[in-house]
Amino acid sequence: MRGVQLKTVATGARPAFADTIIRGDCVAALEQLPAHSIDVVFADPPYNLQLEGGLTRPDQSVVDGVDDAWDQFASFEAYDAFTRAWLLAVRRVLKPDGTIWVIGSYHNIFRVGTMLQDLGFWILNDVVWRKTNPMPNFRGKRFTNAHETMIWASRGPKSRYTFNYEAMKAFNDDVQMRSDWLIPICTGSERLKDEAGDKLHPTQKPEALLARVLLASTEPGDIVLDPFFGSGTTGAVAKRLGRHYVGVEREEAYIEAATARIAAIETAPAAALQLLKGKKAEPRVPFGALLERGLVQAGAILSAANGRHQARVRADGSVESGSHSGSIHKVGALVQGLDACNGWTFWHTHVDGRLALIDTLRQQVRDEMAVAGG
Amino acid sequence: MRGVQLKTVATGARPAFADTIIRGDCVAALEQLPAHSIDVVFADPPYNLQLEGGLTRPDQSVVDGVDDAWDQFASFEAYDAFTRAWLLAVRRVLKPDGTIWVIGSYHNIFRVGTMLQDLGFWILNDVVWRKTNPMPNFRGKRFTNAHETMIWASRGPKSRYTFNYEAMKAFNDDVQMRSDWLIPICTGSERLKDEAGDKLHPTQKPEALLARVLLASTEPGDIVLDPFFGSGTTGAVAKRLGRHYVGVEREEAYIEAATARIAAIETAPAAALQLLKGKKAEPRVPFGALLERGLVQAGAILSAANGRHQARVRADGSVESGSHSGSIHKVGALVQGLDACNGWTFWHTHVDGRLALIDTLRQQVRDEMAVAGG
DNA sequence: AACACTAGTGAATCCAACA
DNA sequence: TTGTTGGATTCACTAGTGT
Repeated sequence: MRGVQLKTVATGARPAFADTIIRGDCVAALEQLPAHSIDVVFADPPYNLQLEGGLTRPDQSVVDGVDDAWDQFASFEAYDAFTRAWLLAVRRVLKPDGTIWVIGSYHNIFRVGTMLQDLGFWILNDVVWRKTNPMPNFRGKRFTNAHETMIWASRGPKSRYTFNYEAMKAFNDDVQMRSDWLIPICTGSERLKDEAGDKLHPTQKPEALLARVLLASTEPGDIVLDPFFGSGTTGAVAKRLGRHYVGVEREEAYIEAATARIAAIETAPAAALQLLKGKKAEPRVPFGALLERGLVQAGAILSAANGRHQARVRADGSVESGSHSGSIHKVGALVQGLDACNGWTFWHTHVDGRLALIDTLRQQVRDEMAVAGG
Repeated sequence: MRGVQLKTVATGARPAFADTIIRGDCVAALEQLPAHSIDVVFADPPYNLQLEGGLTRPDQSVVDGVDDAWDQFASFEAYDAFTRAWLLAVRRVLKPDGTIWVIGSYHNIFRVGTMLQDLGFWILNDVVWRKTNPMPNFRGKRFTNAHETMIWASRGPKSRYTFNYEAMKAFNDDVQMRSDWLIPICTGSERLKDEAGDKLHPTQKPEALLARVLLASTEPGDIVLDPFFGSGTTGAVAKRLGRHYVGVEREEAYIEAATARIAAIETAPAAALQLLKGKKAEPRVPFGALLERGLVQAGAILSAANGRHQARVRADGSVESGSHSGSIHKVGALVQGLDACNGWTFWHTHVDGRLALIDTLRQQVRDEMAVAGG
């Protein structure tokens, strides 16, 4: 099901709203999109910072806090109502197997997380963005606020969501990617500036953060929605990685800047966008195929690595061991007294007097199939 | 079995309930305490894990999940009611300038944080406990759940709470203590065992975690309340650091074990507290971090020193060379026909027309990361 | 004594394709 | 929709045993 949609998108038949920025209020704008049309949502909503009075550094210079009108809410109730409204709007356009990311700080993320759960989303992970270079706590009254939190959730408990496990593992030097990511904040040339040379947007996110998000949870050709598009980091990274984006943004100045920013981005070559896939993505080879190709003979004896278990291959591709019979997996489980067993990585054949794992024979078949397939 | 007797700490009069464990339900037990009598609360409430079915490791061994009755709630509403009740009970006994710590995971921490805000608490920080040795994700479906979250809050926005800024800074090699703490889980001899040699309590917290909490937010002689006392880590660390504790616990077995545990603790001389400093290991830098920082581009060609092998970098941090693909290490091994290869000291990039070992790029990143503590 | 090897385990919301 | 089955999937650390 998913693969069909993916191919459609990849061949150019993508919806008209792909790679556009919709100007307007988040909820109203999302009503223009068809239901179940979005693969992944990345949302960076207002944090509802409650700053009272100005903050100064030890040298009395003024800290440029986030005090924009869009970040002001009268109460927690007002913020909850706002959160509920945009999450419901997003939920409508999200595909059943889609996922959503929301980033926030302790000011708002707990309310967002609660609302996500209340609306039926199923939290998959909370991911901590650890900043290499956070703003210090100038007054020495708290711990340096050195991280932000992202919640990653599927639309519901049974969703079959996309997670590029092998790619993340390779990215992380062959150990599983953890839920804490160390990434610098957005500074220097990456940070968009206005005419006066000041930062254009108060909370521009680093492209590295979005890149990891999209590499983990999308495939090339997927459509990513950002309902608080701002300076367009989501769109820029989506384009660079060969994904499509849809942005919603209220302020014209941000839309203009984001449009110019994204126009300057080049999509990486297709070869570089190939995602590392695990064994699950490889074609299934039944054990019987090994018999058909003569790699295993009917009547041959399979052995466990420790020599404790043996089984005889039957002509139909099943095996038997004592009173047990069935697939290589079933018999492997039975002789060990386990609930399950991967027969491919349990049984060995005798080749030239030595034991060889039958999984290596399967790989031979797969290699032959790859050649035949082109 | 109402409590334990401890030596009087030389800070003057202390209430009768100091250094005792109250048996019973959290809310009912707290009614026995006078209002505004507690300096700091540390709470490790049930996480409301919603586990369905069993989970096995790749070797088919069974994962011992938390399925205790105290962690079962009928719904989010039931969990919220529970949370509200114990937070209100705790709020009554907390001093006006006191603070509260609550630890949790993504299953419950968002609901706890929302309730804290709704009841008038003022969040000071959310602190991430990064585990050095978390349980892996056995099925490869999510990111390794490698952290838990603590919320630190004062009783209200105007509280004049205790934060030992200088002590934390000294603890952290003279840079401000950040909101992400790297601490191992509780294992080995620190982990309490039952008669059968199995873990006594399913969720015993490490003493190092509590030590940092108490050193940051209490003064010697303060009274620390733990409404879910369990195996008594809070009491043990409080005693060792010269603080007083009050515990509430329902299960007699835990009370007995905690009592014995605390009795064996000796309060440390102040000078010894410096020993809590931990050494920082050299941070591990995955290959993907070089892409994130733009030191290597997707599509770039890596070469072996002898020029015999080349590989193309993909956006997800994997590389491909002919029919081989995977991490820099795996592909390095495959192209050489070896079992293993250190990709860092094998592959080179082209920088200004010359070959540069990618290991030197790693060192650049490491230098940037040093401040963030790995 | 030092090292090698095996076995065990930790707050976990952990499968997918097919009949 | 439900049940069956093929077969994919782990990191850091401790403790114990054997050489």
